[in-house]
Amino acid sequence: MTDAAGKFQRISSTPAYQLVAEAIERQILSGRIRPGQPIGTEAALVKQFGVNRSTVREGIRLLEQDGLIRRESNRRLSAGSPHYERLATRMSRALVLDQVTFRELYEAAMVMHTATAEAAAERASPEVLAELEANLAMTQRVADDPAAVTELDAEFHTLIGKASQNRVLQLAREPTNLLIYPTTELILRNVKQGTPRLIRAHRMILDALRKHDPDACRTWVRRHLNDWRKGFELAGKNLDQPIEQI
Amino acid sequence: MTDAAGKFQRISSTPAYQLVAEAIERQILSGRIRPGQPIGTEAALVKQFGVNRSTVREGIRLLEQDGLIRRESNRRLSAGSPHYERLATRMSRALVLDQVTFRELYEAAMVMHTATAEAAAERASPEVLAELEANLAMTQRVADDPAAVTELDAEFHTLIGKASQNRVLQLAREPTNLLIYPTTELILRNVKQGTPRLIRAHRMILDALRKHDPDACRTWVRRHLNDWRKGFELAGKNLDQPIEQI
DNA sequence: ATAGTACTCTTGTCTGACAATCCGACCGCC
DNA sequence: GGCGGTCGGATTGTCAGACAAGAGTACTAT
Repeated sequence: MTDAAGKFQRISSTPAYQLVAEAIERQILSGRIRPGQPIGTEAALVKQFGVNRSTVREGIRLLEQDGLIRRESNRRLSAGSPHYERLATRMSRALVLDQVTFRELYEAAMVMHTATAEAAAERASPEVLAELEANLAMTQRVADDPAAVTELDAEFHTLIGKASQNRVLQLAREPTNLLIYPTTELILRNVKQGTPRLIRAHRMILDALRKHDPDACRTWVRRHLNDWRKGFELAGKNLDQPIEQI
Repeated sequence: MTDAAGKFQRISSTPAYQLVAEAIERQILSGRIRPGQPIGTEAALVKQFGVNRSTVREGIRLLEQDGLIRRESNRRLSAGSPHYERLATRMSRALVLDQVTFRELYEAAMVMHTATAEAAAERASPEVLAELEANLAMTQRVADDPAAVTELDAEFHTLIGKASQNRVLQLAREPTNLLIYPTTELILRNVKQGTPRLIRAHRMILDALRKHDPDACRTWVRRHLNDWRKGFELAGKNLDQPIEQI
């Protein structure tokens, strides 16, 4: 690096298909094209950009994967706002590939879930509370089916995220939700007390939300997650091993 | 929906380029192709999948955007594990499109940054501490250049994430980092005390990390973020307005 | 008014081609 | 032997053009 000639910028010519993608992306992000609004047909884009259709198509594929562009039922292209679920699956995929351990997941979940629950205690709307109540009732009804309980558990926590009315927290939390999900079923199958304790925790959390009591909410979410961790250990797993493929 | 015949699954033939992408994706996610390992040439993929090169290329574009496939300098394709930065930009983009407010961002940042800092206080390695020290020294040196200070501020917080040794928290936090970034410069330009207060906060946080004192760490991160919010209001902005395009 | 039909538009896929560039091999020179 | 220069093959980026399947649309016959 002492070389006086070592100060050139890395040379890189961007391929045309990327330029096409970036151009469309700018239009959408800047709001000139609103979500749901149709993008022109491929032929139209060919004319506008002055490149071949193959090139346009490759550019479109890039955006399609981001969810910035959607195909309507008619297969016509339209702008679409990328929503959390899509991103969450990719985030959790990245975490799995990175061989994140359960301990990291547990620590992060503890932080974000308690914070979300506290926020929810302050702001939960009657509608969300009703949804949570329905979820809990359903959970009690299918208590002897671990798979069903697991799914409802995940929904319960997503509903708390909704109740918090903080979308940043929701998005940050969603991948942990997805990663916790598969282990919950394992635990419920192997740990006898699992389901009743889960239902009791949900009950207490919901009560605390109703009373707008952040402290109680926090306490029970902590217990709920501690149960999850203990159940995980009881099932014979090691906290420091990487989480597996979902 | 009372129609007895309404129980069929939605028919949907997946385009070939998606099938190609999924096939390659499975290979990578299952670990049969390790990150860094080269994918075959386009011609080879054409032979393997029995489709046209255009189709293969469209499939490749899908994965390229995910970071599952990278182009080496030679332009040859190789598997690559998607890393956080790429995801973080997309997450923050989604939040912007969703017109998330500053209040949501602030609340979420407060939760995640304090938690990360606490974890970092417990686990910060000498190497990261040295990096933080270097960052701080550089910040003092360029104190009269808001743009440079802003960039170093973002790096400082990313380094704390690294020090926490919790990759789940890191990923969850990164988008808020990206969104805070552009407003920081605005604040530093408009609020005279901004830079000295920022440097002082970084100094105190770093000291607390060195002493492995989570409480002090938490306190100073809180103050730092409070400064950010106040500066934001002093700059004449409203906390309940949606964050803007980055 | 409704069912059926023909026409057009659009996408998904294919064929074939060419320029630019990168890589490796080869060659001549010191 | 080491070095720089040249050549050919391999690979990607881009293009032109084509066709089938499917969706939408307008028109017609009943």
